[in-house]
Amino acid sequence: MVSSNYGNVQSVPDRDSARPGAAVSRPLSEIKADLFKALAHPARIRALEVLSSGECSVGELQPLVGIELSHLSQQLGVLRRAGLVSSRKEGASVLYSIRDDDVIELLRVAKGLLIKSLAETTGLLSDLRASQ
Amino acid sequence: MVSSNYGNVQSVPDRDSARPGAAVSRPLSEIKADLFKALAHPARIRALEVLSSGECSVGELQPLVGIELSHLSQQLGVLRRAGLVSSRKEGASVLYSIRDDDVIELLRVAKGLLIKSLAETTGLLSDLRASQ
DNA sequence: CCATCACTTGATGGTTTCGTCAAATTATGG
DNA sequence: CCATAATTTGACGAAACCATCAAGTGATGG
Repeated sequence: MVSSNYGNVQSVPDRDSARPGAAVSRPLSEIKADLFKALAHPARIRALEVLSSGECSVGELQPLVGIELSHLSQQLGVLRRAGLVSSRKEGASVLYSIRDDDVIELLRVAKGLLIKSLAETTGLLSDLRASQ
Repeated sequence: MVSSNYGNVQSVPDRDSARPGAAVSRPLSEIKADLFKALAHPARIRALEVLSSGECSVGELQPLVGIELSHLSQQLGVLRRAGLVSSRKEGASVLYSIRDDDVIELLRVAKGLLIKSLAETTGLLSDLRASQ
């Protein structure tokens, strides 16, 4: 890529420009895209869904999310850098939690959209109601 | 990767498994992730934002989204395959439109989350208060 | 027909993300 | 201290994604 300067504003050379709240002058569309990018992985979605019912350590998360531990840690890092979760230490373990309930709301809206969409294209409303 | 079978359900060998409504037995977390993946690009976000104020041809979209035409066409393809937009032909041109208003709602919630997040991390609550 | 406009598709390097493994870090218990 | 448990970090090949260019398709007008 030579120079795809997304948006109108010229950007200051700034590090850490993936965190929301980092760069001030970055096109909003790019910041939004980064948010969605952070959500664009099944394991991260599952982690958030587990966390949406409360704080949880990495070790507790692991069997529920179903990926290897170090991989999980990395994915949690992605979520943390994106500002979606925060972590605190308690003894030897690290507890993760959702940072803002709007994240849960976002997942809820997404699910609604998906369910509507699935219902339209295939005819399996019943399946959806049955599964969750 | 040898066999990361995301989720619990074993999947039937099915083509077209990226479209919502395509595969029946695919873990919901993966389907959600695909939705977010489709949103995870600034140009696609901008395209959706333009389209949220009404149907639009590729040619009209191009200057507003600000990427090369063939690239735009490809990105619109991504949105279409994800079920977020639909397209119809009118004469020589192709008109795209948002498929479901929930998509707009999703963007709205995302924006709210981001604004809150930006306000927290950088200290510009004052800015926000100042601007109205 | 043929040229042209409006897109789409295909091919192709460059970059980013994924998933695995090994090694490093930071408490806790004996 | 030393062992062990709980996470994180680093390195690396494989896969996916991005952005550009060239070529292809399909309707419209002359």
